[in-house]
Amino acid sequence: MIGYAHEEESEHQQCPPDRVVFDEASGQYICISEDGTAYVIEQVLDQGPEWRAFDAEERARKSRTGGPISPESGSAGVSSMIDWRDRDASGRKLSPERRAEASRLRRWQIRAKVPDSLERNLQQARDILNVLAFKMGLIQVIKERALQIYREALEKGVTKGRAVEPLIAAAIYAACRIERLPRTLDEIASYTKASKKEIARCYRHLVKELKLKVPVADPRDYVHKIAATLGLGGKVVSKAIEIVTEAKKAGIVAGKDPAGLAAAAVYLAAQIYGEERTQKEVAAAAGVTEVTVRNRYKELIQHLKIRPPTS
DNA sequence: AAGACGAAAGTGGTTGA
DNA sequence: TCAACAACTTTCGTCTT
Repeated sequence: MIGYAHEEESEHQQCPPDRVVFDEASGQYICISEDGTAYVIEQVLDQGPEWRAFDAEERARKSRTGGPISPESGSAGVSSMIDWRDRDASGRKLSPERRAEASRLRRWQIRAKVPDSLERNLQQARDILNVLAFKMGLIQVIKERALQIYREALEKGVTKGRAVEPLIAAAIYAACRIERLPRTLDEIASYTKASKKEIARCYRHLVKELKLKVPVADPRDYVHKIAATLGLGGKVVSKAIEIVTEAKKAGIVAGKDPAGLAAAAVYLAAQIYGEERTQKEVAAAAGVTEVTVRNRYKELIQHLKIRPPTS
């Protein structure tokens, strides 16, 4: 788990400004350190609608005294150098504050020119990945996989013309699937500004272009997660997995939402062991509706001849 | 009162001409 | 590109505990 920094002053010192990211959804300024660890350095309490303008993109634009940085715009969109003289446009001498800012901007400008566009894109992607991973509580393996996927995509030019955030979200989704850690698209989308549709498009694109071998989602992977969020024990889990396996043999799985089937299996297994949960609870844990749980449940007891104790 | 059930209409994505 | 289609969701009324 990642700690919250309370000594904002010292934390600000340790965190170079170009490693600070504003996360609009949570209203937090997050510092990403070299090793990818994220710290919340400031919580913006009052998030009025006016904060919309203060998203990461806007910040980046303002910070760099240039146009927005796009992968296509060869040289970072810095169109004018900052004058070395400490005077403003009308020739007046600048206040100390303004002078400090000007020199800061000069420094950034020099720094921004050094890495090539690929590296810069990758760095931006890393930032977004770190923020998302931080919010979602992703483990290191997933982060590495996702970044690996993204880097490959970037190097093969597959990312051309697509926004970084949905691509990263898609890479995370793919990484989760590959590592068999169940995360629905909906879930990932809820952490980003990108729509589910957009992420799905990017995901399909990535899989196709990079020829990623993504295993078919297995309902059994979802069982653990659902059971865990409902606080159900190992007995229920293994029973649910047994049920899912049976369902596969019976051939009632094809084309169905694996999360829905897993939910129904957990629901049934919990009933069998007298640790009953409502359909509503199970459905929420699985990210499907009660109706789907009901339908799968009905199919299960119909085809598998497993019955809950009618008590 | 809360949960379970099921019907009916709506939604977004896939498929095949 | 469009229409048909399957799976899932939303909504809502009814039954059960």
